[in-house]
Amino acid sequence: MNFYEQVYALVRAIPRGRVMTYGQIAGLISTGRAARAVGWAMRALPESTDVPWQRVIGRDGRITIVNAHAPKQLQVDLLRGESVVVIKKEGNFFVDLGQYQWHTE
DNA sequence: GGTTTGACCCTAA
DNA sequence: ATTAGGGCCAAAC
Repeated sequence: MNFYEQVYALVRAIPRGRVMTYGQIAGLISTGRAARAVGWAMRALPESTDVPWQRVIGRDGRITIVNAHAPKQLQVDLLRGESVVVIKKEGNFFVDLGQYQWHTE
C-alpha cells in the first residue's frame, strides 16, 4: 500500500463532524514531517471521490486550498453540512481545532 | 537517479 | 505578535 492510499484510508476514517491537520496525518503514517506530502496526495484526488478531503485542514485550523474545481467556499459548505462551525477571517476560513480536531486511539 | 514541486510546519528575525 | 525563510517527505519529470 503506497503513501496515498494510507492517507486516503486514514482520511476516510475521520468521523463526520471532525477534522485533522496535515501534520497530524503525516505523523501517523510516516515519520513526522511529511505534511507536504499529504497535501500532495490531496491535490491528486479526482473531483468525485469518497474521501472526505474537506476534513483535512492546516495546523492552525485554516483552510489552505488552492484547487480550481474545489474552491474554499465548497469546503466550507461541506463542513457546515456536518455541523462544523467555520469562522471567516480576512477572506480565509478557520475551524476551532480545540473543539473539532480528532485524534486516533 | 538527480531535480523540481507542493491542499505544510517550524524557527528565527 | 506578525512575517520570511528554510526544511521536511513523497511523487512526477
